[in-house]
Amino acid sequence: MGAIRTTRDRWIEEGLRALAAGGPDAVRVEALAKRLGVTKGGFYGYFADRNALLEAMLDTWERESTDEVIERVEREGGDPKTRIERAGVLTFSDDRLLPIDLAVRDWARRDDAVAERLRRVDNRRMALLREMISTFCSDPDEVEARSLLAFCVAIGEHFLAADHGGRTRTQVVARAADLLLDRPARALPPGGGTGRDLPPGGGPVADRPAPADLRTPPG
Amino acid sequence: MGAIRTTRDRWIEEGLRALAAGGPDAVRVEALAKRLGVTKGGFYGYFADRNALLEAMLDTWERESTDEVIERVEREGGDPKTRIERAGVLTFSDDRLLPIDLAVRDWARRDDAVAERLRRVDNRRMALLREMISTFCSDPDEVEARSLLAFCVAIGEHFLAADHGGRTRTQVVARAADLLLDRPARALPPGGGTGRDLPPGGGPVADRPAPADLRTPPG
DNA sequence: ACCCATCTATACGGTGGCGTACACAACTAC
DNA sequence: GTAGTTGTGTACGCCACCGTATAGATGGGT
Repeated sequence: MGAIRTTRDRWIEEGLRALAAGGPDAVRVEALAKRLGVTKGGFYGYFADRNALLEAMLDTWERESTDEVIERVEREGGDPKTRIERAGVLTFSDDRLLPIDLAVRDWARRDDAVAERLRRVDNRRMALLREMISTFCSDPDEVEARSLLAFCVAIGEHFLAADHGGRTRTQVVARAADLLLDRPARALPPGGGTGRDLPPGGGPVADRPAPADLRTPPG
Repeated sequence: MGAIRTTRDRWIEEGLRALAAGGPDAVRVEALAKRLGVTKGGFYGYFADRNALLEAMLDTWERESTDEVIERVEREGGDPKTRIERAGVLTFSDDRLLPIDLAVRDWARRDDAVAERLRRVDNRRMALLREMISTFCSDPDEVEARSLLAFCVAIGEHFLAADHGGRTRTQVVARAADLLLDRPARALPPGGGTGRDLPPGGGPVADRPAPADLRTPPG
C-alpha cells in the first residue's frame, strides 16, 4: 500500500476509483483530470488514448487481485488452512478491490477481452476454494458444486436487494457458509461472527460493509 | 407476449433492449430512434425527458418481473410445487427478462431508487424460494440460508467466469441445486438435466444460454 | 372537401467528451 | 547561462447526445 509513485499510476488509480463508482462509462479523461487537479494535457503523454488507460487499469486490477494477494498470503505464512482463509478475506472483503471487482464483472458481460481477464482471475480464486473445501469433502463433483456456491454467494450477495425477515444479511451469509463448509449451525444472536452486523434497517445493496463470508469460526 | 401495442410501448421495449445490452448509459434517445426507424422528434410527446423513459422502463420491468410471472403461474395451475418451479423458470430462465434483470442489478448499486425497486422484486422472489425450501426444511434460519444460496447462484452464476475442470457450468449448477434441495446427487454424464449443455470450450460469461437451475429432475 | 388532433421530420442551440496542436514552465546537463 | 527534455496548460475541431421549436404529414370525423 505504498504511496502513489508515478503520475501515470495516479491516472490509473483514479480511473479505477471511477470504474468502481460508476462503471467503465464513468472513466472519462477530463473528469479524472479534474479530480487529479490537473488538465488532460498530460494524459496523452502516458496513454495513447482512453482505451489504453482502461487496459492499464485492467492490468493493475488483475495483478493486484491475484499475484499481490497470493504474495501477501505467502509472506505472512501460517498453516495451509489459515492461508486459504486469508486469501478469501483479502479477495472478497477488501474495501478497495471489491467494488472494482463488481464493476469488472458487469463490464465483462459486454466486453470479451474483459471477460477473458476475469476468467483468469476467477480460475485462480476457484482453485483456492477447491483446495479449502477438499479438506473435508472427498467427492470432486461436490467440491466443485460447493465451491461454485461459495463463490456465487460471495459475489451475488452484493447484487441482491432482498430482506431476510428480521435477520441481517451478515447472519444469513454466515449460516450459508456453515452449510457449505459442513459446520454445525451457530446461534444467531451473537451476530454474524465478526460483530460487523448490518443496522436493523437493512438498506439496499449499496454501501454495505463487506461480509465475513467463508471464514471459519473463532473457535 | 402480445404484439407491441402503442408507439410509447415500442420506445420502452427498445429501451429495455438497450439497457440489457449496454446498461443504463446505453439508453440513448437518438440511438433508440434509429433502431425504431424513426427520428427522436416524437419521443418527447410520450416522455418528458430521457429520465421519464428510464422510469417507465423500470415500471414495465417491475410489473413483468412480478405480477405477470405470478399471473401466468396461477393461470396455468398445477400443484404448489409445480407452480413454484414454474415461477423460478419464468424468472431466471427467460431469455428476455434475465439480461434486463442483470443490468438492473448493476444499476441498483449506483442508484437508490433503482435499488428500492429491486428490493421489492427480490423480496417477492425470495418469498417463493422460502416457500419451496420450507417443504423439506423445518429450521427457518436454514430455510433463509438455503434460499439466499439458491438466489445467489441463480444470479451470481452470470457474473462468474471460472471454468470447472471439464465439467460444464450447467452440470455444476445442477449439482449445487441438488445440494440445496437435499436431493440425491445425479450422475453427471446425462448432462445438466435439460440437454442445454455448454460447448466444450466453455466460453466467457457473455452469451451463455440460461441454465435450468432449481428445477427438479425429470423423474 | 374540410378541419382538427396527433404524430413525425427537420433544424437549431447547448453541453460534454475525445484527441491534437502548440506554447510555456520546470528541471537537468553541460 | 544555454540548450534539451519532460510535463503541463490552453485552445481548437470534431462528434454524440439532449431538449426545443416548428413545419409538415397523416388519419378520423362531419
